[in-house]
Amino acid sequence: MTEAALWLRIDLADGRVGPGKIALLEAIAEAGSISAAARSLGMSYRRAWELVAELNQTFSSPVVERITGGAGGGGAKLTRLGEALVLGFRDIEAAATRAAAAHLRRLAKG
Amino acid sequence: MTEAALWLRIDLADGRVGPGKIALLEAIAEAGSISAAARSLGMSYRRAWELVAELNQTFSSPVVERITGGAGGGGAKLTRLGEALVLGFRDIEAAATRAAAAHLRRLAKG
DNA sequence: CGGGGTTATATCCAAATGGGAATAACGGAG
DNA sequence: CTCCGTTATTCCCATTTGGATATAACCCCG
Repeated sequence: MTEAALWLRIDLADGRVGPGKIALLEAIAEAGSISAAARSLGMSYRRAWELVAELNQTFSSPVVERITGGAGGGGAKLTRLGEALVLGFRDIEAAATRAAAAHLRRLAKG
Repeated sequence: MTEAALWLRIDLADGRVGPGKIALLEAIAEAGSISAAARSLGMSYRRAWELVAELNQTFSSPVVERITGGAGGGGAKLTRLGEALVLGFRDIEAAATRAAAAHLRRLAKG
């Protein structure tokens, strides 16, 4: 109880974005493919692919660009919107956590 | 997309508290029983009862006090800790939302 | 033109989720 | 002592969720 953390997700018009999808986006950015990102997160490719599909349909334009076939078989990377989403989410998370810190401590003591 | 809302839950040592459980607590406070609260939320009694059980085990002391049998068959009401939890959560929610508002708008535009 | 690793997609299935219903226990009120 | 509506608890079962697996399609490269 000493440590209480904030867990937040953002409610868009259609779709929600939370820590899970953001972590997946970050993993994709680092790994360069959906499948490698899924492996690194211990997640099935199927699940990761579904999450990416959801994400891409949540926004007016895709957040992940997929390339099928080619050099290394293909890959995936974040669009500029995708990168902005990750940064924006982390910003919001930080601001919210900072603002709630004092309240959280009070709650944890109660 | 024009409006993005924050959806947050608090991660305690064992258990999470989010909008659902808080709404249930508020409904219990107003209705005076778990079953009436469940009905008012369109939730099964079984589910409501489980959520209350989870909540009571999440904290060092109960947040809901149950009375079985008696006057109107029994009932339930929030303990002082329960009331503090509801108020605290709403405080945190408000503070986090306020702090994130500007960031949210920026994200929604992107 | 075949190899390789990825995206894309369908299928099967086990586990988790949660509703619905049934039942017991409870205890103040009449 | 009976009635009543609630808490408490247990089944059964439909739905959802998501892993595992299998394939196809893709396309650059050697």
